[in-house]
Amino acid sequence: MAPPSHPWNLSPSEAIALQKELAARVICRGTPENVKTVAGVDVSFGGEMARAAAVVLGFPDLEVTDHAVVTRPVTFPYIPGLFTFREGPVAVAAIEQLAKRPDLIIFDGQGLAHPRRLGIASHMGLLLDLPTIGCAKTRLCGTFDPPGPEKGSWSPLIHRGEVIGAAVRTRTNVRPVFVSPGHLLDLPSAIRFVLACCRKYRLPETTRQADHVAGGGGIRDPSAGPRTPSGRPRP
DNA sequence: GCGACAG
DNA sequence: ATCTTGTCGC
Repeated sequence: MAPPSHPWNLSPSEAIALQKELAARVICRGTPENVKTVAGVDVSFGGEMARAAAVVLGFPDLEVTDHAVVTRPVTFPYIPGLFTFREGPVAVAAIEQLAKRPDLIIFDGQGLAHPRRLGIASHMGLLLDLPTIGCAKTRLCGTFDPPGPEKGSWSPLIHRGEVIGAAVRTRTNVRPVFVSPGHLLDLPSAIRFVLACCRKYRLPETTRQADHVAGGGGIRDPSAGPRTPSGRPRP
């Protein structure tokens, strides 16, 4: 079936109805074969503008090979459960600017681990018809037992009796991240790819590189010059 | 009704 | 997300 296409200028209630329809088309099974490139996507805000960055890394070497940045006006408020309608439009634009479509994309947010099973990773996977993974810094819904303290250990994230994702320890003795399949792969695969993208930090390199390019810490005026911790010029 | 609530 | 300095710990 053809990848779905739809307008973004919806009201919150219309957006919720759309999520329920699209969720039925998400496929959380299988494992992507021959993955040679993995992309990371992240969006930062400044005033009324949203800036998305898509960065492509080689897999499994994780060397950056391409990136694209797109800035647009914000058109939707932040509402837990609906933030795809805030970050999705500009995120898609950035991904479409890449020279080549990546083999897999990791988003900074949930995938299946969403109240209606359609976090940004699942939604984007459907629209782009690409394998996607949701890797969030915090939980949106579901309950879980703390995973073991060592890097690599994880515990299932459960919601309404279903396993929707996992709390994964990407670094020893560091808060876990929340991984869930977005589209076209299962949970075990999602966990393996996220761990394979982690080096010496809690977040996968894909997300870190995208955050870096998007302007982690907010969109600021370049002509404002560098700022020091004290806000005072460096001696 | 009350608390929770991706970024 | 963004605003924002110093600080406790491995």
